[in-house]
Amino acid sequence: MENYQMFFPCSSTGRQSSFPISTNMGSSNVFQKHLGVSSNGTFLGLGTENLLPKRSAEDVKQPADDQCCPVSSNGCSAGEESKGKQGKIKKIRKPRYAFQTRSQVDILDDGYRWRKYGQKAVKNNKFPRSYYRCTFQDCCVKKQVQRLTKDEGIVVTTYEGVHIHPIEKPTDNFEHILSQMQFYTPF
DNA sequence: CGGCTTTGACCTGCGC
DNA sequence: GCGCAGGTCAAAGCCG
Repeated sequence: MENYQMFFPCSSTGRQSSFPISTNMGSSNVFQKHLGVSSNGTFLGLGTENLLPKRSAEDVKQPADDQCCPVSSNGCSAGEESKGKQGKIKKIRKPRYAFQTRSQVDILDDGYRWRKYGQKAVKNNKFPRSYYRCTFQDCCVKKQVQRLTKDEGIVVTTYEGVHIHPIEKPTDNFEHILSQMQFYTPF
């Protein structure tokens, strides 16, 4: 896996970050909804991951407009419904957005409430990957948290889906970090 | 007691 | 077809 593209190559010294938000994120709104920056972490990077390419185009035909997030009325994509057990509904995965943050803690406080539902050991990584789901009713946004083997100080947070509700506990630090970030579109 | 974490089992997709 | 790895489920246990 790990086929998402990290637009921010990890740079612990980097003051400036590239940020292709205007095109690849679908909209800046998505960014605002998904940015996972902790109150005690340093934002290092962002990437997007479309898990679709590995499947045939016929399998998961999606209009370009839909690439942002095939969200149904309750915020969940159709693909989530099958749970992979019935096998009738083809799974359409939402695009993922990966963030790198330099942080001592794995759990990044991004203002939303998350419930851990799994943890897996990852190949070639001595740190396990943790799986979280948003606990808000009908909001099925997921995120994965993984620490890099190469640089133990870096935590990669991968978001999947769009929150259908406001942040539950906005943090001043979050706003502060946002205000200090610099963006530009490299394309 | 309710919500959360832990953890082993299970399912699915993919590469060989 | 088989094995591996990723992703999810769900029971059990923990904690406030």
